[in-house]
Amino acid sequence: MATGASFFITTPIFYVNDVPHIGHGYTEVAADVLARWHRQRGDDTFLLTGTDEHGQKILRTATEHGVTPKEWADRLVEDAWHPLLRTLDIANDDFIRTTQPRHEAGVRRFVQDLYDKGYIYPGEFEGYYCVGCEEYKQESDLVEGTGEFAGQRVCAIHSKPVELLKERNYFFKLSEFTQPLLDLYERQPDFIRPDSARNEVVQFVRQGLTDLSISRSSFDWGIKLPWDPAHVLYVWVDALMNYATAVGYGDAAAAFARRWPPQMHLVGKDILRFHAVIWPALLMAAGLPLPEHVFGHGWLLVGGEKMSKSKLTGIAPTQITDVFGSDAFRYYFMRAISFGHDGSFSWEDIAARYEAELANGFGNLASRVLAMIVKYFDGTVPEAGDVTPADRVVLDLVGQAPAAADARFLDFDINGGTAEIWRLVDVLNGYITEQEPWAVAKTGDIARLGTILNTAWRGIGALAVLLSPIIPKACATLWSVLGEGDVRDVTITAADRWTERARPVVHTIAPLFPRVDASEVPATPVPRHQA
RNA sequence: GGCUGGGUAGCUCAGUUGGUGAGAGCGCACGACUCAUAAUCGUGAGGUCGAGGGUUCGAAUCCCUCCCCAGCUACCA
Repeated sequence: MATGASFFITTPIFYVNDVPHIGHGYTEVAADVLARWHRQRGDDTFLLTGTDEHGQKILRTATEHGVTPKEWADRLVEDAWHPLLRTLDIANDDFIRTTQPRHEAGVRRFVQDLYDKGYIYPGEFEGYYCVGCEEYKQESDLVEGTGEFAGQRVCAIHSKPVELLKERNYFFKLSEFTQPLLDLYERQPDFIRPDSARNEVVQFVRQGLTDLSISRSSFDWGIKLPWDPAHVLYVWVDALMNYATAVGYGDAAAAFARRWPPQMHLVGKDILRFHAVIWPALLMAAGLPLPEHVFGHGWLLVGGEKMSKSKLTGIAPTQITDVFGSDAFRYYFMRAISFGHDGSFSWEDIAARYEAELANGFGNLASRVLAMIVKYFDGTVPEAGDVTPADRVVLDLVGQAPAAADARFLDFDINGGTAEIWRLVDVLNGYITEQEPWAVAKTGDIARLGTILNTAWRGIGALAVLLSPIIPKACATLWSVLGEGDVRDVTITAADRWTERARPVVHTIAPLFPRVDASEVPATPVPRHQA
């Protein structure tokens, strides 16, 4: 495999200080499903994720814990972020850390290049600095002071006056890219997806961009500027560069040429601006090809509001996988949320879909088909005889589903593609109930019975292939009784021809999605202020 | 305040460029069946498509005004 077109997809790198929640998990799963789909259709696929480890906040928390920032990051990567990927069955091809030499070297080369080309210049950064917070504040972070500070602008957190400080910084000429970016959005309307995200960005850029301060000299936990080691690079520029350094920017020309540019940067809409404005501007300045798409997905809503730790609605991925398993996590968020829109999460909803769709729908379908082949044919898959119109409907759907789903996934329509495949689950359950193979068995019409079960068997095999990117564990289990080898090696766009790898004899298996006791399902948290 | 998106059956949501009596899943009621994880299949009840105007032969779908909800309003990520 891997002889087809390049499909390089990225997720944001995790800020190591964060605590993993289902929002991180959602992004990773979506990227992983798309990557697995492309990989299984033969594309030269590369899924990248990693961690963002520089910056003042990490330096500060590391110091508070009495360790070096690198030790702090090492600990979090091992304890939090690698486990997140394992928990959700993410098959990433690489995991880059911004503290790795390959990254730091590439970043230095990149900024030196921009400096040499005249896109970076020294300037004065002026801002309101809060001594308590030890950082600069935006106008919007300030409030009117009260009491002894009445009439002054004070920090919203410390309620003390801020100081107007000037710092000598290096700036990137972002302002020069206002028009080139608008041209880009115009020329390539699907550069930013979905349209709602694009509208946000276009409106923002139309107001005009100001140059971006890209260095700091007040702390040193970051990548030093090659021409002025007193400054470290602004963490966002540092972080964005991971997409390039991970695939060999400035170091491995052949590898870089193979992967670059990315087909898709998948990000949450909170960081869309960095990816759809600053990042393409940096790439334009460097003369590098731009990514094909930046996709801003929606929020996970709990109780009607963006999930939030401070409102006590934050949920850890393991809370869900401990109860329902990783496949259910993956399926639920891919199926229930219109990709690109915000989506509501509730325990009641995931429990209902788990039972109705995974357990009663797909899992039970596999059970009943295998059970009947075992019961009526001792497990030997029967040949199909004369095909009736009812059989034809099923067989046609099996034949059409791969292309129909493929079209959706190529358009990043994950929930649409999943729904397309799921039609087969529903049709097969209906087909079996209507054909009543158990009644046919009593009549002694073995030929007809064989045709029915052969048809159903073709269907569940196709499902094992098609659903593999979404629910890999269950599909691997099902495939182990149906076919030879690894299901991921069956070309997904030819899933209807899976029978070329079929095993002649099947056996029954434990339920793919065993029922979950309602008492194990937690109550959905309510946003704090609503409680 | 400005910007973006949303307000459609009890719940979660679809509804292409306006056109047969407004849809799906879940939930609920009734019925069929027994291969299967007490699973499956069928039928049915249920909606002033946020409010009010307007354009049109005809609008959930276009225009205007308003109400409500969420998010964003850049150098912490």
